[in-house]
Amino acid sequence: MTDAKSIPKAYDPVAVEKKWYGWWEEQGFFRAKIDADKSPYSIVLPPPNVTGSLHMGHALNITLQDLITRWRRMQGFDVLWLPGTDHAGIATQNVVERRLAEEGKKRTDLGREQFEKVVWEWKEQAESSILNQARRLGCSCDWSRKRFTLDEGLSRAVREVFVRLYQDDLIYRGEYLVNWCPRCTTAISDLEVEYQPAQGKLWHIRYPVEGSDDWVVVATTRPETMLGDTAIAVHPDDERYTHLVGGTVILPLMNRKIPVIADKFVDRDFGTGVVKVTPGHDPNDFEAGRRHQLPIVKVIGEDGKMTEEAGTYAGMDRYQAREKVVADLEDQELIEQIEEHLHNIGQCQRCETVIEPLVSEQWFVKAKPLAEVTVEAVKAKRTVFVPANYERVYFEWMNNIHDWCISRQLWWGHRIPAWYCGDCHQVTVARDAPQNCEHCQSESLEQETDVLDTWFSSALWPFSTMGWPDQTPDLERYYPTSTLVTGFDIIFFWVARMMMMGLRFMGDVPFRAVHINGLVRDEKGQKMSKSRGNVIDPLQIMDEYGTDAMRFTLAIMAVPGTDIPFSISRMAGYRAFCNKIWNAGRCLLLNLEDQKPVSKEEINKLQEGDQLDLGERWILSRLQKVISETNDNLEKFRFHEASNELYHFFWHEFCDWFVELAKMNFTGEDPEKKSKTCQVAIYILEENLKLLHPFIPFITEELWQQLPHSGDSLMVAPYPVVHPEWMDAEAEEQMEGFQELVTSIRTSRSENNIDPRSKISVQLVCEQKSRSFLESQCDQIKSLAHLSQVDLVPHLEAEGRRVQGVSKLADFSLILDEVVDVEADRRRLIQQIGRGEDNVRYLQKQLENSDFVNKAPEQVVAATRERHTEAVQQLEKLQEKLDGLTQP
RNA sequence: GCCCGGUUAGCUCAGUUGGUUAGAGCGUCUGGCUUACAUCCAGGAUGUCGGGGGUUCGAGUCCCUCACCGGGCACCA
Repeated sequence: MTDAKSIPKAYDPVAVEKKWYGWWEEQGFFRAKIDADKSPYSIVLPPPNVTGSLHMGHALNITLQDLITRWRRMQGFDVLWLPGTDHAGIATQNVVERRLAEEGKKRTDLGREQFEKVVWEWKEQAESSILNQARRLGCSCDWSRKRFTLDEGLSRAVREVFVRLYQDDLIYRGEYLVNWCPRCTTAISDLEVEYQPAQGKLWHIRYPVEGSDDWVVVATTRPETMLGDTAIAVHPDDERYTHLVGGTVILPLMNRKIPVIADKFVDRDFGTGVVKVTPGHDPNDFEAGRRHQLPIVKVIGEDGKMTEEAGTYAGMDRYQAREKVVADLEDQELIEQIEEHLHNIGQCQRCETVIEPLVSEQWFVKAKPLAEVTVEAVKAKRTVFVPANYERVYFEWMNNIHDWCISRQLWWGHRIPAWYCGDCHQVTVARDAPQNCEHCQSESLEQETDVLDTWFSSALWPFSTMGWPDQTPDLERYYPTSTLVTGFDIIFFWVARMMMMGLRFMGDVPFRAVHINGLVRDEKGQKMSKSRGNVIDPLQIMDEYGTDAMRFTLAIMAVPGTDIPFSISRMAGYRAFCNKIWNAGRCLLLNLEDQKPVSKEEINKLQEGDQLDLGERWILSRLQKVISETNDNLEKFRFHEASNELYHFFWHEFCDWFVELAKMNFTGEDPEKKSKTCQVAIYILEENLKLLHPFIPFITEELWQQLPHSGDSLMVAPYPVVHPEWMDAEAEEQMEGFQELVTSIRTSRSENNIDPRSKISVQLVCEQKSRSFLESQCDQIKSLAHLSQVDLVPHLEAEGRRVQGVSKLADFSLILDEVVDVEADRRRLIQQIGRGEDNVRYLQKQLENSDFVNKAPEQVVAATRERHTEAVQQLEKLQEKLDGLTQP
């Protein structure tokens, strides 16, 4: 036990936070232990990439998961929070390549094997760095189960899934038009292409019609691709061009004869209504080409340069070729017009290079059959989205899903388990390296050099991490997971694919709930970015303000479905909250004498023995409401409401009223009262610490350890539950009256500029029915309103040196030594009367409305009546007071 | 073009099934170092809840419509 007197006045988060994490971990509190007596609760951490360090997005995501897991653990669930990292294919390869470039090296200089070794080295250090940063957040995940998407077990799962999907005809290989990044030199999926608006040009080019002097004008934004045109197309119903359909035009520059086809994909209103068809470099044209059996001419290569097929342009960069093509066309007077044209350009998500659609041999997952079942599952509420509106987004995407290009021409990732036969050239797909070709038994096999899209392995995360394809106890126990907490930006990349794979291979959804957290923005709501210079580093602010303050800020701002405008000044406010908690603890510890743990039974005894003061009954009652709402809000992922309520309860109810009242007994003469109040105070404090622990684990544990607990951790204390027998409507109502009276007296003092230091006396008058209650509270009023004396009188004396006021419970009169300016009083009374009149008028109008009286629910009408009566009484009292003032 | 958010106090935002005359934090103003806390205490001020229409006894909350600001998807020859 710490000596209370030695507790510092200001809370020092850095000193405190260092202490607990290691201890919790050593004690094994983070570790999931399968316990049949408990219900399982599981979460898998969205594995951070091994590319960089912790950012605010991680901080939010991890904080929310930690909050949930700590809460569930305290509630008595058998909790598994499984951590790990993602190899992040392209992203990591790019990072390492950039580092090599700094040394003037390329990956090809090293060779595949050596390069992979270098990436593994990088991975080891990047992983430990980011996971240590996660630890600083207080992240209570089970490190003994940490996984990596490229580790042995997960790689086995990947191969298993690949083979099974291949056998089930859900994976195929073929030549298709894919998005190609010429810088990363790999194919990427549709999702990895990001579109940026760009100002371009629309060139109108004349294509001579064969066998006539006429020409037809084609509009294009990419003239260089014309070299690969294998047709031009018009809309079948477009009468302007009907005569051309079936005919031939001459492709300028190449002097190739190409047909004119009719196809509904042509938009008659765009450009000239005639479109050049380049099946090799445009997705629409590729489809049209298939429909019309057009040949494919590939004029741009995988390095972004023109191919041999481009004739004299071969070897030029694609943009250089564009200029040359335009210049050549102009020379031949084949450019009819050049328009400015705003359009969207697809860029590589990872390197922002403009992607090039080109035809290439790749591996694909047939997505539709996999997607359909997941839509059913979400419709059946086997998985719910929070907030629910993301379900629509999910359906929309799933219902329009395209096949997923899963092969990447990279070195970092899971190498595709397919082998090509050198003899029969067929493919053998297998879990482990085969000895012979399954088609011709040849031994001349070579493995596919492509790796899988990084999302292929993360799609398996919820079950591959638990040991699948083996039937492990973890899998049995913790799958499906309870909740997934993740960002909206990876709903398609990750959530959707986990749903597909989970249902396919586990026969059940991977998670029961998906909680979508928002984006952490800067204070003004702008996206954080290096170029804006508004990036907040969580590590730095944790140093400065404390992890708890940062966590609390994130939690209280985490409104489901909205982004978080993270505010440093707000966080400073929550640091102050932590300090407040600290000092409340300090206050109680300084007053404790005989420290013993306080049980519920002891409080019960006091309660039953009628030994509790009003404030004590009240705080116990309020606590029940707070417990119930906190649990309820957490259940619904309403972190902001839960934290807001705890903040208010702790500061503005527990500290401002209960502790202030408790001080009277602490400093009073009665040792029994003191010890009783201590017990209640400690009990309430501890309940608060428990309630707050999932949000702010460090400071709560620190205070808990200073209280008598024989070394038990708060982390494993049971989360508070409601004791309905302590709900006390009478105490709450009485307390409300008490608070209003105290506040009114304080307001009067303040408005009359009465020095807060001077102790004055006050007279009170109230109705007979409240008299005994008020009598019992005189000392408390005296203390909280800073008075020297409180007298209950039959009538207030009307003399000059008075400041008068009213509250529901009692009217009061401050007795002053000097004559005060009654104008302040008058002003306030007039203001109050004004409000009172509005109030009465409003209520009266409602009650006079027969529709309201007849149609509104009875209790609403009754409540309105009651309020009306009260309002009228209050108004009369105020009026009386004002009259009293005018006639001295 | 389709879809989803948002528009509430000077700022940033809460406000679950419609029911007291709308709340918080920060900021601001007044006054206080009252021995837990100046990272504090007490008190004050501030809103036509984006515009318009509708449903209802009753709308910040439901419906329609318009405007503006975000975001997503599709198209973009």
